[in-house]
Amino acid sequence: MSTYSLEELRHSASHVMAEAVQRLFPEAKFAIGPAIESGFYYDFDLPRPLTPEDLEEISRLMQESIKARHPFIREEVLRQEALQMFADQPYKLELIRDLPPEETISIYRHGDFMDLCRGPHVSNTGDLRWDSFALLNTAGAYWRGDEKRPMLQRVYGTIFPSKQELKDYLDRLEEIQRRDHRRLGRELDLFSLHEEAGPGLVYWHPKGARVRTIIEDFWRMRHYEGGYDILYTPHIGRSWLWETSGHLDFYSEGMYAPMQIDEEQYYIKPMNCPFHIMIYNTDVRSYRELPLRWAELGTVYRYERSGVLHGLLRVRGFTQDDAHIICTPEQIEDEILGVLRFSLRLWHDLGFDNVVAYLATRPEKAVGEPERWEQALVSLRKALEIENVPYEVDEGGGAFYGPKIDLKIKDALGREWQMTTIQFDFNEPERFGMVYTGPDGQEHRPYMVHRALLGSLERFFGVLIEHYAGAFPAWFAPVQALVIPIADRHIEFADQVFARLKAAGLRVEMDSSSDRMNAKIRKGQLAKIPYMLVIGDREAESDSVSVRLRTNENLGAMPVEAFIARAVEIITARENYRL
RNA sequence: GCCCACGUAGCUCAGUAGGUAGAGCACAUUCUUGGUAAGAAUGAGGUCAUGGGUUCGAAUCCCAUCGUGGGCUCCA
Repeated sequence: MSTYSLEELRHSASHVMAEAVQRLFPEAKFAIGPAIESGFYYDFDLPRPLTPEDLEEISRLMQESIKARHPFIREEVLRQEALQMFADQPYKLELIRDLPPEETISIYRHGDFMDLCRGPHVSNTGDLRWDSFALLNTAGAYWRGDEKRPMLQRVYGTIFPSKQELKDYLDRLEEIQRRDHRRLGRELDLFSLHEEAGPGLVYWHPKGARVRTIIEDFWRMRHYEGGYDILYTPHIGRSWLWETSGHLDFYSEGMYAPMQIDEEQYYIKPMNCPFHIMIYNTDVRSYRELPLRWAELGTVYRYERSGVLHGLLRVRGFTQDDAHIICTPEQIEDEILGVLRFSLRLWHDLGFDNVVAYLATRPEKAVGEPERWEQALVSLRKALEIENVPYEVDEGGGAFYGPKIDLKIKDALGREWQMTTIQFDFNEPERFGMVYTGPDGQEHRPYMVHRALLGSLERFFGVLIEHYAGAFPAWFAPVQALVIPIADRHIEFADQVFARLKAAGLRVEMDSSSDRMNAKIRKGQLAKIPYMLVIGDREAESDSVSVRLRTNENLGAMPVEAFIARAVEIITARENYRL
């Protein structure tokens, strides 16, 4: 079999799918049908919504087309001809009209189907394998992604060179479902959301909250070590604050309606920065006290459109691990490098070592002097290069108020999640009149950098759950050890063991129910508790526990003290993979 | 917000000619005291998302609302 790129395979499959749809709905209007990272799709304008049965029928027709081995035939046509050929296809006409005048217009035919297409394609439909594609789902999609334009029906599918590769892909989709944080959040009793109490608002259950407090404590410790101070600020602020910051002008659609207190309008905060600036401005500042690094686990509320809410990953109330670094121009390179290192180390400790960066530069419309932008950009770029972080440049992708680096981390399944952002702000220091006195005795405008490393604790927790599939490293597992007495007569010794583990600082639970040992182990396994400690006659006699790991590994009996020593060592080292 | 689908016990789900709801798991009680992933019996538990409508009668049909899920410029 000849070798085609996935792109060719997928794009060809999308044509074959369109052909099938045309046979099913002769009146269908066709929009676009590109190959994408995970497969392909095609957008159609159809007389009625597609059903799952339609997908089956489309699949069947596609198989027919593949078996018929229709050759793909390329033709180049003049613009006028193209306009005539697609006279009854309004979307195609729009595409043709938007093509630059010098562009060669090509069409591809196979069987009875013809499509405007740049190509390339496989040589005939038989180059696709009938058993290696799958239509996955349908969805609504706006023509050209514009919500003011018609909603089309999109069919997603995928195809691979071989059946096995398709199977691997579908297995991976299943694995993603198994790891879904919403599912694990329920199964492991970590968190919940309540429609009746407000969508997009997270309730942390005892076990989820336990993980959170451990990570927060760790975060605070690291921040103090890293030269940060930690702040607490209010949740609401008078409209003056948001007018001054500019949020009411630029961000009001993300903010909740004001509440009136006395005669004044107050807004719940969508960001922490104005509050930190208020603290900065409580005093005259000298260059001698800079840099200031002020961090806060600040809970903010932002309006997100109902259609985009998704478990912990997209919510309306969340806690940012926010910080603002206020420094002099001379300090920014060191500070940026420091933040980047700090962030990479934090990610490493949490078990994420795969990081890529996106550097966003000055957009057309921007505030702040160009020299400042330049200096900021240089510091960002330099830091990435010193730390050897692979990065892509998003030219003009910065916010109007400053350039930034976003870090995306890859999880255990290789998915990228945008978490960290390190962002200059040339807007708010200006608006709030932030100044410091330099060595020259003059007032200067400091640089201010916003940064959130984990991003939001809610979203981070969602990613964390999926990354570890709920099997958290022992150092932040909500329950580290489960004591399992075999029979009631072992409970007394088990109680002792429980108390000793607890005294050693371990988070331990005991299952003294009347379940059989096997059932207790099963429960421990399902709860993904790192250590299960079985206690029967032999252990009670020898002051030992029989250690079973959640990896199904059975370490056998060891003295209680030996287990404690082992566990404490692994936990205090914050090892992410060894149990 | 928009399109489509969905919303039945804590969870996963069954319940199509519309005739006053069912399973498994979980939970409770009792029996069982068992060596590395489910011992057994009994029991409790639902105004079938909410509000309207059609009907003698609605979980089942229609409408609205709320919520959930898959998506919504990887450009011929």
